[in-house]
Amino acid sequence: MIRLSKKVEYGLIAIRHIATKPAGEIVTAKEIADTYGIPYELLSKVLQKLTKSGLITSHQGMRGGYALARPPVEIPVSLIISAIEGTRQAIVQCLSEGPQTCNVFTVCTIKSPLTKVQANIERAFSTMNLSEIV
Amino acid sequence: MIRLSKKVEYGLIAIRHIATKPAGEIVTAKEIADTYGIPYELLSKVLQKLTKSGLITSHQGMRGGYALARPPVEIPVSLIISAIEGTRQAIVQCLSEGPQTCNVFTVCTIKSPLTKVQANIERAFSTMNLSEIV
DNA sequence: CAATATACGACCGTACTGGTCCAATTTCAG
DNA sequence: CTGAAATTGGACCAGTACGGTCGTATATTG
Ligand code: SF4
Ligand code: SF4
Repeated sequence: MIRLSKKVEYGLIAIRHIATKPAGEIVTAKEIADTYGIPYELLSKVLQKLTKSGLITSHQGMRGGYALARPPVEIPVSLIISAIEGTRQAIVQCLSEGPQTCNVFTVCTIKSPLTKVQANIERAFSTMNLSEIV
Repeated sequence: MIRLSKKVEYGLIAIRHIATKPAGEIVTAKEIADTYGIPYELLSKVLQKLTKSGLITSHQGMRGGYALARPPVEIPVSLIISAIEGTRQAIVQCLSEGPQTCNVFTVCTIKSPLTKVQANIERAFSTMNLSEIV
């Protein structure tokens, strides 16, 4: 029902790993993949998404890799999730793809309570930052 | 990422619909399907699951249908969800299918914080009962 | 130049999802 | 008793999301 994707989990593990290093230290995707036994190619994609959304910085070429773009306290888990996840960021369709996409919307009687649940979950993820999970 | 299945939504809509009727009144699957424009056959499956888990009672034959098995206050949303959803009831694999099913488990550094999040969500769903969404 | 690293897009098999179809069975109304 | 109305249960199907892989381009550094 309500499951984080593996990509998000890998992203969390990876960015946490980077956060444990001294600030500014560059760590390579291969190192993370080897440390946790997660597929290198898949992890790369995830790290690229995190880079695109500005949570980490990337450095190409030899001696390259990734580093945090900001201090861990300024990186809420919610940002990590939304950076990796495409659509499907909400508990129900109408809240992420828009009301028009659900053809039951006008008569739906549960969207209002579910919206509150959604707000609850969002708050949980946005108040939890990276420094709390290292 | 974190999305309720349509079956769960239909189940919530349906059981809420039943709950709005006078206690003990029998309502047919067709009526619910027509009212909300959700596919009849799919809704039937959902209602059957709810019946199997004892949340509603079914009555076969002509003038048959479904009715609540207990007062709305005694039906937490969490039960509705777990009745309909098979596996995948947790935010991460290791919490629903067991630790062995994830081959990163032993080195995973995020399972502990995520377990707390899971507990949070579970509490949200189990403290919300049917009477609160009618 | 060569080695090492990210960047990016295409691709693939499996599983889940939402939905449909069909046959069986129970129950009641006439 | 018969037939309509309803649940029950299974098989089935198309679309898509998911986890993962591959190949190639590009940048950086020694
Ligand atoms: S409108 Fe109701 S059924 Fe449609 S997506 Fe929102 S909550 Fe789900
Ligand atoms: S062990 Fe870590 S990676 Fe594996 S399912 Fe649990 S949280 Fe996700």
